[in-house]
Formats: sequence, structure tokens, C-alpha cells
Amino acid sequence: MPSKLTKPPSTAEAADLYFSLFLEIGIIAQLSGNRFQRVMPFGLTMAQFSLLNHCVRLGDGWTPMRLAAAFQVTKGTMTNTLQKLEAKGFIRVDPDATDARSKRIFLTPSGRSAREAALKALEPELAQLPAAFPPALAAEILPTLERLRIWLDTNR
Amino acid sequence: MPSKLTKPPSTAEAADLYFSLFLEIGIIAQLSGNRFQRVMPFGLTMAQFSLLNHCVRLGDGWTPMRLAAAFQVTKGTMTNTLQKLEAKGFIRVDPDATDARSKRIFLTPSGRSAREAALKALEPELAQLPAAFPPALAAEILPTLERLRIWLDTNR
DNA sequence: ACTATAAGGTTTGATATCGAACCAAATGGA
DNA sequence: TCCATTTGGTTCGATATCAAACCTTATAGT
Repeated sequence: MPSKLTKPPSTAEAADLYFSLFLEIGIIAQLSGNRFQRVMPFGLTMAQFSLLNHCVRLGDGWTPMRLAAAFQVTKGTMTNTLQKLEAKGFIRVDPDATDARSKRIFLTPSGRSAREAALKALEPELAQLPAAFPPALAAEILPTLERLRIWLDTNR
Repeated sequence: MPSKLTKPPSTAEAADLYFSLFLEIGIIAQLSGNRFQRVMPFGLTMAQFSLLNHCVRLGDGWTPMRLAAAFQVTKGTMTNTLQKLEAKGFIRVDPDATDARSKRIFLTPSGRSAREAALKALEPELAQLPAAFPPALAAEILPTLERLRIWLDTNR
């Protein structure tokens, strides 16, 4: 193997490493998404729940574009997600007072309680996790993943 | 906040942590998948490329079911992926000699060179990564992610 | 002021994936 | 030997997502 850090792993080795990483991440995303979906009430998808959660934790009144940027999805995808949530009565879409092109997203009371219900439904699932995968591990890798995500975002 | 490790982070805090983790992972999967897709030749998807790559690195002759298990996708999804690859002439599907229900997947020469071409096409993309996200970081979190994936797999 | 360009959202067409239903072949008890 | 169950694969219907085209409103340069 290469001596030390003179040259980090060869290009090919590094590529393999990155592929493995992205593959693993892809699989986890797939598996966790499906699992979440199966226990969620109201036919909430992961994207929909994440949006409700976001509004509760960081406050509502965001524009669709800012939400799309926060979740790193296209505007079209966000339109779809918002339409689904509005149809379920979980959010309210107001016009933006100062920009006629734009809109503002607010949680409805029933959106708030839907999020509560979803959390409750997820609890039993999540309760099994810590034994095999302690929160400390999650906390440990989270910053690294954030770093990767930010790179992917900026170097689009 | 809870004193120390007397009780690991409260259930709610742990849940938040896990949500953040899964959200981050979902975003990375999405972003990286799209990016890969955009530079890949022959209209290869990430799934298709991963399969070619798998066959080169671990040898071919696998059954569809074993491949589905390796990539953690449903049998239906694997059927689809294999059909696409076969249509492109990148794999050959032989009957299994000892089990009439089953099949065996082999790379064709053009499949092998398609994988080479894909690697080449990916190179410039990957070349930019190490500066912002060194391979060592990837190597560091990979085992942890594997652990998480395995849990998700077994506790399906 | 005007016009060109940018920015916020929606719509459209394509596609990868899932879960469930289905078929065919293998396996294992009685 | 036969029937019930399991296992490998395919097909089907639904859906979340993307990219690209489009419309409308804002912004900036002249």
C-alpha cells in the first residue's frame, strides 16, 4: 500500500471508497425511507413528514423556494409535496405580501397534530435502534455527512 | 440537559438526532445519484453501474436474488435493472444449470468496457471531491454506516 | 421609462422504485 | 408418492422524484 500520506490512496482506490460510501448511503436512504413510510399515519411520506417537522422546529412562514433549498429538492418536487400536504389540510399556503410571485407556507393546527401523531407512530420503531446503533454514533458521523452534503450542494 | 450518560439523550433528543441523520443521508443519496446519472454514459443509472461494478469486482455468475439481496432492493426492482442492462447488451442472462427457476448473470465484454467508460466519465467529478472531503473521512464513517444498514436490513 | 434578464412556481413526461399478486419449480413431510 | 409450503422471478399499479419548458412578476441596466 502507499507508504503514508505522501500520496493519499491512489485515484482508483479513492474512487472505490467513494463508490462504496455512496452505495451504502443510497441503500440506507432506501431502506429507512420505506420503513418510515410503512408506519406513518395519514399516508405521510418521509418528505412530507420532514417538512412538517421542519416547520415545527424552525418555525413556519417559509417560501417554497427556501424549503426546496433546505431539503435539496427541485422546485417541482416541492410543489408536489406542498400540494399533497395542503390536500391533507396540514399546511396553509398564503400569498406573499411583498412579492406577488411568491407564497408563504404555514402549519395548520391539524398539521401540527399530524406531526405529533407521526412522531408517536415512529417511536416504537426508533426505540429498537439505540441498542444496535447508539445515538452517539449518529452524532459522531453527522457532521461528516453534513460536510459531504454541503460539498454536493455547492459544487452542483 | 440530562447530566451525562446516566440516561443517554432523552428519547425525544435521540429521535431528533436520528431524524437528522436519515434526512441528511436521504439528501446525499438524492444529490449524488442525480449527479452520477448526469455524467454517466449509455444512460446508465447508479443502480445499473453499481451492478456492473459489482460483477467486475466480485465476479459474475450471481443469481438475481443474490444480487437483490446484495443491493437491498426488491426482486421486482432487480428484474427491471437486469432487463435494462440486458437490453443494452451489457449482461447476459443464462439459465441456472441446477435450478430451473433460477438464472445466472454474466458480464459481456461490452458490459465490461461500459463500466470502464463510466469510471472514466466519473473521474473528473470525483477528482474534485478529495480536496473538500478526503478519502480518510469516507473510510472513517463507512463502517458506522454499514452497521446502520445491517440493522435496517435484519430488523426489516 | 423600457427592455432584457433573473427568479418564484407550476406543469409535463419520463423513470426507478416499492409492495403485492402471480406463476413455476423445488423441497420436505406424511 | 403426493400435497403443502417455500423459493426464484416477473408483472402490475402506484408514486416520488427529476429535468425541462413554461408563465408570471420582479430587478437592473441603459
